[in-house]
Parts: sequence; structure tokens; C-alpha cells
Amino acid sequence: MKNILFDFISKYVSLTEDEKNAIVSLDIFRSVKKGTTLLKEGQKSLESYFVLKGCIRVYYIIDGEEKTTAFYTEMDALTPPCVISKTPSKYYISCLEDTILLVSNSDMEEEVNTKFPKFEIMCRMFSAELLVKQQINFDEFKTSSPEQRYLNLLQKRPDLIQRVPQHQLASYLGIKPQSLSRLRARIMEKNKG
Amino acid sequence: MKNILFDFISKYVSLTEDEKNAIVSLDIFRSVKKGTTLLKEGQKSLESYFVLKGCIRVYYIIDGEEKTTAFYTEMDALTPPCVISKTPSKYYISCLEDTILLVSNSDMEEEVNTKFPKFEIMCRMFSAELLVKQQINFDEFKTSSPEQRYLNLLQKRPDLIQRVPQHQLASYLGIKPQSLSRLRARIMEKNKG
DNA sequence: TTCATTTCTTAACTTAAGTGAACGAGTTAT
DNA sequence: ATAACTCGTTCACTTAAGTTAAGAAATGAA
Repeated sequence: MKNILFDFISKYVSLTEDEKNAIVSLDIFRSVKKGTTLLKEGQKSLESYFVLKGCIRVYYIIDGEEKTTAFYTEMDALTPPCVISKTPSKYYISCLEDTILLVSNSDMEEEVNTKFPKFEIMCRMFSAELLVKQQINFDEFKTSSPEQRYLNLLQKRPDLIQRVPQHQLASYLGIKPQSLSRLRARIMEKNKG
Repeated sequence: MKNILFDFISKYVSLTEDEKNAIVSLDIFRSVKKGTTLLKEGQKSLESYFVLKGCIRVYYIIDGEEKTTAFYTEMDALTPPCVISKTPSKYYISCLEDTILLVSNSDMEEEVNTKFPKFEIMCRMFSAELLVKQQINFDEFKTSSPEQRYLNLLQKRPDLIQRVPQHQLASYLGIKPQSLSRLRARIMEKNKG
């Protein structure tokens, strides 16, 4: 399990055994049951998450309706905007599956950063990378139709289509569940004829 | 003109006169004529921009069609993803109006950062803020309809609707120019009745 | 100025997404 | 085991966006 974490870190910096042990001793691993809500609208939080196993989901409730904006799976890291801006959350975060998380809070991070300067370097590289990914993601979403977005998702994150309920996927694509059903049927039809 | 820059910086850190002079002496101000293209698809770039006056626009050309994804106006900073990822650009950046920019390139930034540690602090605060804004922006886009997006824009950046051509605005909202015209007519109709 | 181009709007028609309702399959709770 | 839910799909209908075409208004260039 911890290997997932160290595989991830090795993409950015290389760690000594001592450093690895130090990380493990921080006791930041947390197991969460399917359905658990990690953050609710209105709450303040200092926690960031790294998904080791499982899947978590971010959604808003707008006019009583869930609007899913993100899924995080293995090797994905999530620092909720409200943690950075230190304002109450406008959204919910919950577990779609039994999930193993690495949880860190802002205070702790500072401590770790001073002890292990490598960490700060890694975090900076990571957040730069994240900014780029997010920008590209946004641009792709903006410049494509629901059908293109679905096909794109099928390419890039095929696992999501298996493990996530259709109505949450639909919301993530910016449409209603009925429209996703129809859209899928339409695509099947094209591939037949 | 330089005041716009220092007003902006003062939101993050306070500068001495010496520091201000040092910045001015870097000679990083550039005037650009309306219509100038700052970056083309396929090019590599190390330049980041800060808009002092005017407006620049980011767009893709997909199937021969312009897809506008962002506008940057006074006090907006833009570090194109391709600068961070050091890959060829997939998009264009051009000036919508005669524009005065502050231009920095990656090499120079490192030099400035070591000379003025304050700068690195500011940059980090700034990019954290940017990440949050971008995330919120994306979420808003995803969770709303074209009409809501237009009304939202009317609230948040009313100047854009005046200074930007309708067909570019339409693209920015994820729809065709004809649909934007219709949508505006629809809203006018509602406000009458 | 005049001619050409770009920009915006309107209209008619097509296509796709939203809505409300119904149904069967699978799950959960009692 | 049965009742109550949730979930995905389908259908008929409504609404909004895409498409094609045309024309008016503004802009730019010769």
C-alpha cells in the first residue's frame, strides 16, 4: 500500500530509507468506508488528501441537485480550494468506495517542509503540474460537446465509467442521466451501422 | 502605468523604493498593437505576461474554428501552461486591444527570485490563489447552463461584454454566436414581460 | 468615398439536451 | 419475503443550441 505513495513521490524526488520511515511514522494513513462524507458544505477544513486506493468524489448541491465536479482515484491528490482560501466549503467530498487515504493538514505540512526541504520542492513541482493539468482539462471541457467529453473520458479514464454510477458520471459531463443514456445509445448505433 | 503594477504587488508584499526601482530597471514593459499575436500553436515560449492596460485573449483553432478559452485584462497575470510544461503550445495568444504588458521569462524569474526573496513568496501566494480561482471558475462553468454563464459573466466581468466581440464571447461561453444573440434576446424578453 | 470585410442579428429548420413519467432490475430495510 | 429505494433505461414532449442562409450595420482599406 505504501508503495503506491513512494512510487508517486519518486516521480518528483528520490527519498532515502530514513526519509521514507519518517513519513510512515507520521501516521497519516486513514481507511474510510464507502459512503463516508469527508467534507460538507459550510465546514472549514485544513485537510488535504492523497488517494492510495479507492475513489472519492467532489460535488455541489445546487437547487437540491447534486452536481459532481471531480473524481479522485489512485495516485490523485486533492487540496480543496477552501483549505487554501481558508473559507467555508461550498461543496461536499465523499467516498464512492472503501478508500485508503493519506491525510495531511496545513499545520503539519509546514513542519514537514522545514524538516525535509525536499518536500517543499516536490510540492511546488506538483502544484505547477496540477495547474497545467487543470488548465488543459478546463480548456478541453469548454471546447467540446457532451458526446466528445464522454468519448474523451472513455479514452483517458476508462476505469471511471466502470466504477462510478451513471448519474454521477452524467453530472460530471455536464448533462442529465437520461441524456447520458441516450448519448451512449447513439454512439452504439453509430458503431454498428 | 507602473502604478497598476505596484498596486497589484502591494496586495501580496510591500516593496521598498529600491526594490521598485530595481523592478523598473529590468525593462520588462512592452507595448503591443491590437491584433498582435504573442504566441502561436506549435511554438515554444518562456514568456509570462501581466496586463497593465488592454486585453489579451487565448484561443485554440479546432477544425478550423477559433475556440476562445480566456480573456486577460488589467491586473491579470498569465503564465501559459506550455511555459511550465516546456512543450509546444496548442493555442494562440493575441491582443484584442492596444495593450501594455509586463513580460517576464523563466530565466529572468529565477534571477529575480534569488535577488529578491520577497518575489518568490509573492509568486507562491499568487499561484495558490490562482489555483483556487481556476478551480472555482471551472466548477461554475460545469454546473451552469450557457444562459447562467452569460448572466454570471455580466455580474463578474461586465467590461468584457463591452470590449470583446460577441462571437469571441460566445465561444468563451461554449456556444455559437447565433445562440448568444438569441439568448440575449430571450433575456431581454423576460425582463420586459 | 467606395468597395470589401467583418460583425451582429434574425429566421427557418435540424439536432441534441431537459423534463416528466413509466418500467424493470438490483439493493436495502423491515 | 415483501415493501421501499435506487438506478439505469426508454418514451413522448419541450426547450435550447447547432446549422445554414440572408441581410443590416459597422469597420477598414484602397
